[in-house]
Amino acid sequence: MGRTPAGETREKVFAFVRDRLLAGQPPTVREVQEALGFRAVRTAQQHLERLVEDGRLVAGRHRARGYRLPGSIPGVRTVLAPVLGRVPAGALDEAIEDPDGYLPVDARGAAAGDLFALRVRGESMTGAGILPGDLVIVQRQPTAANGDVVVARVGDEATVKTFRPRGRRVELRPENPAFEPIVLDAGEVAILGKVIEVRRILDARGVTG
Amino acid sequence: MGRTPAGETREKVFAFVRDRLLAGQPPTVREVQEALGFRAVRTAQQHLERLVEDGRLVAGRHRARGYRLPGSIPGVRTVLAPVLGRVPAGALDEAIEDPDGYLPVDARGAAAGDLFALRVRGESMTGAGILPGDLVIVQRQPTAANGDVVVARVGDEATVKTFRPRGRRVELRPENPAFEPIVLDAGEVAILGKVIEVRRILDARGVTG
DNA sequence: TAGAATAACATGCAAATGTATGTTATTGTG
DNA sequence: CACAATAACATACATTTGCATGTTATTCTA
Repeated sequence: MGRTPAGETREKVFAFVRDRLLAGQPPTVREVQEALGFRAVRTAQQHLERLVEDGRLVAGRHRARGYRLPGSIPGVRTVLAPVLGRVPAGALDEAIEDPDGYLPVDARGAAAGDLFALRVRGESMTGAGILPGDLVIVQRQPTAANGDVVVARVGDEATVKTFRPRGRRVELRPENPAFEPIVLDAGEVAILGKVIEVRRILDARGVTG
Repeated sequence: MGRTPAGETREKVFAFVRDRLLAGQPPTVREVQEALGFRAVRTAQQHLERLVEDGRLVAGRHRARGYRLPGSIPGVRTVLAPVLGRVPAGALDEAIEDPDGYLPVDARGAAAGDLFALRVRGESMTGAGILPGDLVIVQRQPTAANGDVVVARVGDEATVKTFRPRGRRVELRPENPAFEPIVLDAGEVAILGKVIEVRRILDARGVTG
């Protein structure tokens, strides 16, 4: 029975499990066994037990594919936010079902279904460092606070602007002097959500999907 | 046996499964049953079968927690990139051991250890939409191509600039007319990596307004 | 170097979980 | 209205999968 140096194999086990968990595909003990080339289930099992002891994994007892990353360690709870190609007139949920891809996002308390992403078109927000082609990650909510960058639907189109309430009316303000603010009755504007993050992918890696 | 209007329940089933999948926690058939309040496993099972028929879900046969969203998800390979508070004179690896936090990144072929993140200081890259406080995600590599945005170490300090080779010398060009390009001998500059993504976190999450 | 800890092996059992069989009531449609 | 489709129920069965028992060899350490 071969034996590798102390701790070396366990790192590989952890890396494998972590990658699978981050990809949303929790592995079984036997999948760990196979991936690492163990001939006994027990070996994989023991490594997993140790990782739990060390606090690097959390086990759900008797639960199929029950290993999790402990929320406390990196403080990161990753969810996949769907990238919407367009925002249709109807309900958002329809667009979410047929996304262009997904982005890993640190949810930080937001429910998985509450997040989506959009690709920015136009230069109306360049003053806020939001360029054409950038991806905005949006938390769905029907209202917003003064100064929030929001995604709003005006008529048939979704637009990214700064939200400024003006009494009974609403100002959607571009952050670019070349563009004019949009002022509408509150009833004419539907707030789809608040932009919580902006991303720009420089490399030719694009959006997974 | 109550019966709900056609298709109504199935939407709820789908929403539940989708949210669980996006959160990285695939549900079992019985978890779907319980969540929707069905008294029979078969009911949840049938809804899932229909969703697969409709192409809205993909099933892994006889696989525990085997339902997936079609297509895109398996392609996403998320890794956690450490956020480095500072870039020390020595090896990067030491700083990576003690990060300020982690960011979920779609690796897209990059090995997990090849990625790290840095918080941008200064306004030298605002012309490229990289603002102070932004996070840059960096792929470690010792060289770069003309025009790449790189993280380079000059003396004791790490800096984000556009990379311009100038024969035997190297120009590190800020994207802001208020700053002067840095031109150095190639030996005086160490390329730490290439910026593949820029992120800006706008808001404390989970709280409306 | 002896003893403890570690890594790995082989195998079996029980709980979790996907899947199938059969039935009843409601809804929608020609 | 008759009939097909749909939604839901009850239950049984087979596979997957977590977990346990017992053993051997290698590495680490006092």
